[in-house]
Amino acid sequence: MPKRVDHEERRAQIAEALVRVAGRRGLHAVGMRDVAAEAGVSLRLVQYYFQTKENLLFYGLQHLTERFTARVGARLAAAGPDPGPRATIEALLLASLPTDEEGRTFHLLYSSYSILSVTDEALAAQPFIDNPNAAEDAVTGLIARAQEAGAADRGVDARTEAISLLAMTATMGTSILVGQREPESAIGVLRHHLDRIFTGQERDGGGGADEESSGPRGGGAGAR
Amino acid sequence: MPKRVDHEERRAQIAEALVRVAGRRGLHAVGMRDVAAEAGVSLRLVQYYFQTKENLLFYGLQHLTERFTARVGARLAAAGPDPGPRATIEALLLASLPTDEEGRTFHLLYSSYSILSVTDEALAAQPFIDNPNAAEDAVTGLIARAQEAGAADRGVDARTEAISLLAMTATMGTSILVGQREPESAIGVLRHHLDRIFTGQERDGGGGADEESSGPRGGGAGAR
DNA sequence: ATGCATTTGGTACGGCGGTACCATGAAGAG
DNA sequence: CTCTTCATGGTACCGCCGTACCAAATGCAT
Repeated sequence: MPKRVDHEERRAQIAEALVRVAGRRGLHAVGMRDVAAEAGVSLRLVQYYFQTKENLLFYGLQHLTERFTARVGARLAAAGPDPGPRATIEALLLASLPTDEEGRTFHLLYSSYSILSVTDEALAAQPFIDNPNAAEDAVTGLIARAQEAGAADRGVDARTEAISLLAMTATMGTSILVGQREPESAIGVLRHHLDRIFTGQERDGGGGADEESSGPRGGGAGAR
Repeated sequence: MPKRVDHEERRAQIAEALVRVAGRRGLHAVGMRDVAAEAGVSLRLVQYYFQTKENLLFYGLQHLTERFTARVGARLAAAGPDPGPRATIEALLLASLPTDEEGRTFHLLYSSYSILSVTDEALAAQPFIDNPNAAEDAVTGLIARAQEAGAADRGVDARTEAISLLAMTATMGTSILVGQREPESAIGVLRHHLDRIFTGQERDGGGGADEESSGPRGGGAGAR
């Protein structure tokens, strides 16, 4: 036989190509031939490893999730060892914003898959629907822990705030994507709410990050 | 000539069909033949009134906007004559949630168009991008007015809260669409934030708002 | 009535996209 | 060495979709 190949690795490579081309031209516009060309393989190969386009899309979503998880992990690691609840939440939220090319792709494709799943029950049945729930639970737990430690306002409802933070992040991400809002504006809004939820007492030593209290609408009245 | 027909009316009828079928099968899956069948006309007719599919989609978006505006207006009217800022905002937000079939269609299609506009510059150039900005300005103004009247906490930044409310509404709408969240949950979160922003009192609060109330903050004066 | 512009219908064409089929090269097993 | 099995390539088929073309019915002006 020819050089025995690791199928999983091959699939990942092709899925990567799918993510790239879909991030550029949009998920709706991507075809199997595009993916094959982007991956530098023949159309037949894509068929060989994923029998159908549906399978390819499923795998692409799963791959996307893994990559995003890694992205959040990297941001967390960059926030130092054992970051507090606030830093953890902030890392998660900021990693979800399309502030760089990778984030742009993530947000665009996640949103695309979400919208598709509304009218495509095969996609809706995919277990990626649990992901938002997991994030919500995680943030809720982090806020609750901070409350118990006295680092967060005990007067707020942890789950409500978790839902709110994640929801705001998602929509503002789309706003950034369509060019309606600047990333700094979105970050400002999120930090504002984090400041509201978390009382000042917490680590987050001299990172030297600039802080602005509330500066929505980054550029101001500009263009258009 | 054959019975002189009102082109605008015809276009609206066909656009209505587009909205219906797209609301069912998804915007990505709709074809000109589907629209024609749904409208009960021939494919040629759709071509006649909209030369290209692109035109049809543009018109469909515009039509959608008009219908949504009417929906909000109806909700406002149902809220009684001269509703206060909070009732106005609440009507706008709740009208945006997919709590009924009409709302479901609105939210699904708006989201679809938004995502499409990220990778389709022809759509992005369409003036529907101004709509979110208009809503943001409107809500900001309403909050600021309430603040001046003493009906809203002067300690919050009007624009930041407006952005937050609208952003939360949009994402939670999608969550409802995919079956992840119940409408009551979304409404509860929104009401929670409205309660936070709007004090129970109206103008000339005797006891005044408790907690920090920094200096007077003019209407929507953004820092920065 | 004649004619002409408007409205509508049916259908064909070109292209593209997903899937299926056939073929071939490359190793490991015997 | 041969045979089998995996991996890969090329290509053809079928269907759908947007668009274009041909043609007919219709009603107002002359």
